Amino acid sequence: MPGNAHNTERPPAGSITSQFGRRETPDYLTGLNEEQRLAVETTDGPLLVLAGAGTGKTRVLTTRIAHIINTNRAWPSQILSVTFTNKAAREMKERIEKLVPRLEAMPWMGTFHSIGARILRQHAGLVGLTSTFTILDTDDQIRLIKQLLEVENIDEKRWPAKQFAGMMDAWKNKGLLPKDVSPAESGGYANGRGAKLYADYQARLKVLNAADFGDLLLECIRLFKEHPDVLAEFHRKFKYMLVDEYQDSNVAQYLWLRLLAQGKPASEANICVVGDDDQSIYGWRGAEVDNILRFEKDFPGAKVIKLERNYRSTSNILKAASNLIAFNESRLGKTLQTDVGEKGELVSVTQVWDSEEEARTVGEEIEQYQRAGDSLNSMAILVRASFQMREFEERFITLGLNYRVIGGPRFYERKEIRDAIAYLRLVAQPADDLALDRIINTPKRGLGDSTVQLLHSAARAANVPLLSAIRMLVETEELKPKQRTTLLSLVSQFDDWAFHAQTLKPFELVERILEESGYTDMLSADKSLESEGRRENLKELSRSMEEFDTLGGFLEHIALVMDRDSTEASDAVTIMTLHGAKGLEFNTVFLPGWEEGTFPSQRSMDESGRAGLEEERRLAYVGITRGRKRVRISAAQNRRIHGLWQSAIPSRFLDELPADAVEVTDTGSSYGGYGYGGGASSRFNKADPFESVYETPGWQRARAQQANRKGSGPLTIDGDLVARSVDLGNDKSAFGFGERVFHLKFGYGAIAGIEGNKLTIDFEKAGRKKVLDSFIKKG
DNA sequence: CGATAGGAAGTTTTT
DNA sequence: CTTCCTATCG
Repeated sequence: MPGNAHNTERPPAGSITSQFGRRETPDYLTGLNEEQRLAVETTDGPLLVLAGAGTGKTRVLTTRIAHIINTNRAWPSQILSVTFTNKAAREMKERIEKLVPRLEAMPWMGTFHSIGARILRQHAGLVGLTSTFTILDTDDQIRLIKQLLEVENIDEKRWPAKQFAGMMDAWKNKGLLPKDVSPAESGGYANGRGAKLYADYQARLKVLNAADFGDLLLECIRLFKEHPDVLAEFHRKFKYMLVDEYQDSNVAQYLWLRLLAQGKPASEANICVVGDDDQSIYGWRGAEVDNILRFEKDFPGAKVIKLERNYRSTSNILKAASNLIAFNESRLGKTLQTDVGEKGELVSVTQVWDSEEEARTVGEEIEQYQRAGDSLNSMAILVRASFQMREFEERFITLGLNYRVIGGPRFYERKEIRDAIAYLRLVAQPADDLALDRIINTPKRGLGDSTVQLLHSAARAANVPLLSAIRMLVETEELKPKQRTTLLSLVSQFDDWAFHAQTLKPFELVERILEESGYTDMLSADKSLESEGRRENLKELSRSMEEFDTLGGFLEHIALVMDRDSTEASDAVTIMTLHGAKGLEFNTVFLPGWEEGTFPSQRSMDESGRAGLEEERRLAYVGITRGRKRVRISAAQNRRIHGLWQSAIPSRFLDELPADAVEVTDTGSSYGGYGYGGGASSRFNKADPFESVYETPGWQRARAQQANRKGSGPLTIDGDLVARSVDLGNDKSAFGFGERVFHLKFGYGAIAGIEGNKLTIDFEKAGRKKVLDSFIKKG
């Protein structure tokens, strides 16, 4: 857990936590403001809490649970509390332990998926699984789909498995079983065979005794619908239900919740949902903000409480965030008010030349703040997409600056870890063909494609799992002697491990397996640089397994709790995505990469248009509101995408920040029509001869110019502003439009645009680039 | 059957 | 610029 999770909500100024206060008011209630307290004490009946960023949402939820327990309204085990991330669930548990003096048991707390898995394992038999079913990750899913495509003779090139996985995911998020998928929806894939493939896939999962992520909810819904007695059991069990981050729930989750809440008339259901429509950032994953809007309809008489008092950020930060989010049309409308007395620093916006300079600047500022006494833990860099992280990492390594990456390449997704886990999965659940596929020839055992094909067809013919098929085949003469011997010993190894799994602790088992399977030897024999790290990772795996007593428990953990709780106590800057940052806060927040295409992300806008853009804007809002004292935004003028240099247009979100809460700086290495005023100037450039022109912030002018340049070859001039700055540049340049030139790195090209000493050139090989004229020779 | 080289393709966010 | 996959050779 990041070290900054302190003091998320502070009591409102002026509140008294006095021991002389009214006796009957428990301590845990006195620190709350009026609305928070109302939200805690309105325990019965449906309740919708609209909580803005930093308004004490988590605090309300945890206090509410504590209140329900402390006032004996329900036993802990009769409370169901659903969160969106494992991190949030963990944090809640910790807080509740503090709030409830003698806690007999924990409420049911976890993500939709982990609770779904828990319910499914209890009643696995009713949905065609056994209680030890495997939870498949995306990687397994893709493998499985590829196998199905092969059987169906569908060209994977033409119809990528990944694409189908995405479609199925969307169906499952909508709560659709194969029979519910309309031809219109499935027709787009493999000439209308989508729905059939989906059905095949589901059938195959049952054979493998496996469920994918979507199934954890979907199969749960099916269970509830087909077995009312089971559902009734849960109705009796759960007296109170709470849902965090409700704006991120999708249709399947909504259906799941509604089924569980149906134990009582809707107007009496003790269900409390907390959410913020402005922080809905998972639309791409099927989240429906409408769920929030629909709540009052579904639960008539629901009370609605708005939390609008922000205890986190200074008023300048809040003003910037509010101004930005106001550009969104579809929102419920809340106004955050600061409870932090001071205006604080202005939100800074900096233009830099490229992402390298961006990383350098951020690095310098971090060191500067650190010298001034700030801890690294109090600072974070929040990026739109993970590819942006690398530049910062590299820079921080050279600086020797401590950093931690959250949500980067996941530990459990590393090859060697997945291999080890595949062995464990197979021991726990012998029908797990995907796991066997993975490790049957890892380490190399001389079992190649042809052998594996043979095994597969035998398994399919007999409709049994691979491992069973192998057991059958080794009794016959169908295999070559060598393979037969190998398989025979492999099977007996697995029998042996399965036997020992009953007595050994999971971490002892994995060490034994790695040793006996030859995996360790394989890594030792590998002299490459990575093998050392791989061995380290495997050691860490076994270390992390020490706390688990059962193999099943461990496998459940890695399938559902993908985040590794890095208990690094050290002081380090956090680098993470904006999505990962939701729910967190930092004194200082850096928001790099505010360029069109990067943020807002081009893909988002292409795929979802307006709605996509609004979601991006909410993401920006989430980013800004993470900052308590200081928010520093930057935009690079050039960015390398797929290895190609592209000039970037500053993000439209910059235009949406209020001028009086923002300070614009320039690192001095930006060139072009507006940069000659020099150095770190503030928003408006005094030395400028065209004062009126420069009443506009730099990025707006840059945007105008670049939008212009996009058109046809040389600059087309259609505005005063652009014309002037172009002319200025043109006068000075030693080059002319269309002139053939040579660049050391990019080769030959023709001049397509000139601004001062910065040239836009269409290179024959490298495409359009912006370069400095000092690097250019006349061709 | 396995290793290696070369080419192609794809890079948002995550339970 | 990466990673993944395929095709080819030993």
